[in-house]
Amino acid sequence: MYEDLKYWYLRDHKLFRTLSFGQIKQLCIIMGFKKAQKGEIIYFSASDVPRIFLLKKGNIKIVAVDEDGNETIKDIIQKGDLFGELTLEVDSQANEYAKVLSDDVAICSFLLSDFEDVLLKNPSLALSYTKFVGLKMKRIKNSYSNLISKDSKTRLSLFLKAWGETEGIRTENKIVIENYLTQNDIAQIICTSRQTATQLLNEMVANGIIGYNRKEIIINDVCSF
Amino acid sequence: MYEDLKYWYLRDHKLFRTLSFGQIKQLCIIMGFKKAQKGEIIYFSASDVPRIFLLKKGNIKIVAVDEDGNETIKDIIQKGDLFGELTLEVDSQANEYAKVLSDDVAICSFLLSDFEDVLLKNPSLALSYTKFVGLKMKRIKNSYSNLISKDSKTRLSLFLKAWGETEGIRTENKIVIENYLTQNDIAQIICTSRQTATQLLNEMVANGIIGYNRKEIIINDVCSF
DNA sequence: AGAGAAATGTCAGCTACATTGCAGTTCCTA
DNA sequence: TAGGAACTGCAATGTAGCTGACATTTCTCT
Repeated sequence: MYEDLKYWYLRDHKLFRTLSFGQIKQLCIIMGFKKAQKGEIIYFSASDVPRIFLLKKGNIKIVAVDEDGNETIKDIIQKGDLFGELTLEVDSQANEYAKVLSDDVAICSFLLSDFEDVLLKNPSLALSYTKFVGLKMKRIKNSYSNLISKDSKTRLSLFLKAWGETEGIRTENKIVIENYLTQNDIAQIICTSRQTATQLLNEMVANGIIGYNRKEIIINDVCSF
Repeated sequence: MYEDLKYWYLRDHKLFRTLSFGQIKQLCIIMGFKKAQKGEIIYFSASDVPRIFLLKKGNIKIVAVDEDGNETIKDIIQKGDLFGELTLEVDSQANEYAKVLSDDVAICSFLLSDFEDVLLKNPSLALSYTKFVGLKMKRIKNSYSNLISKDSKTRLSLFLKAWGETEGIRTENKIVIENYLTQNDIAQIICTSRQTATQLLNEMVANGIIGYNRKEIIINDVCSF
């Protein structure tokens, strides 16, 4: 792939916008590229060398497998998000992989060690990156406290609202979301059983709050949400 | 207070160990100092200028108040821990304060803006700091997944185990922990009601797994824990 | 087109835990 | 050293949401 294209892939990301042309060049040299199809599984933890990934196109979910073999969704990664060893520290215990949700995805990556070098040479990038990790932490803390204090119905509403804000397309008073998640996925994200999620979704449809099918979710009244 | 003493307060912390004498000097100049007694409340979010704090002595809990006035424990800070605007970003919504748990505490602090300057001049510190924030994030993620998958009994066990490991004094096959938390505090930390926590603790005492009173908690059999 | 695999819908029964309410203890402080 | 506040202990009752079992619909792949 052309250096120029790589350049723009990084340049797009707000994290790297502070960098000069030369600095981005440096990152580009160490950047890898990959495409994958729906359903494909990308192993990244403990697989080979630690990397940081940038999702250029599509959606993936990060799934963790515990000792009993149960799968839990850790994160949903959208276009433009970073994932992988974001903490700059490998943890050997974490048994995680990424599964492609959308039809096809494009992923860039660089080695953790290379990225560290760049950070050392660019203190302002290092600072932005720290804030970026901090932001991630705040998001996690937030969903954590939702989990404690809100019931499953509220959690579903909050999730749909957040999803609509990041990815939904707004028309008039409605938000249309491309639905690449199954009800089981949604259930795992809001930490409830599949059955409960199904029930709550149907309830919301019956109440006219949302429209739902396998392709898209429509939030009807944005204001009341 | 003497510059020398300040120097050692920072020098003790592993985060700052990579810094040269001169660099630590720089941080010392901007460092404030404070003492407080049991029960005292230290406001830090939204109070005045954003700061980062270092707890030198004692224990505090970070408490958040939501819109309904309910208090929830966000974190327990132990000697040597950092707290405050760790993400280097002020969030105005967060309504948090710190309450002193131990008899007395000593707290150092520096302004967020000053700390950013130091980070910009010391890329390797910036890198360590990012890893430090990342570690915090991992801990949060971990308790998050405990909350989902484990029942309250297991959560209590895990909490006591972790507490014993960080602060307990090991003698023979037992671990003695200085108990500065009420049952209500413990309940909030493991996200359950006070009654359930009481019940579980008494159950564990009855089974001989732990010894419990208001002053100390003793974990009897380290191995089986 | 048709079989098999996912995904979705529905229901009864159960369980862990919250809630409420009160009584007994320990601690603080005036 | 008494009296109130905070903490701890116990029991009865209520319920959100999980489990499991099954039917139905929709997708996917020869």
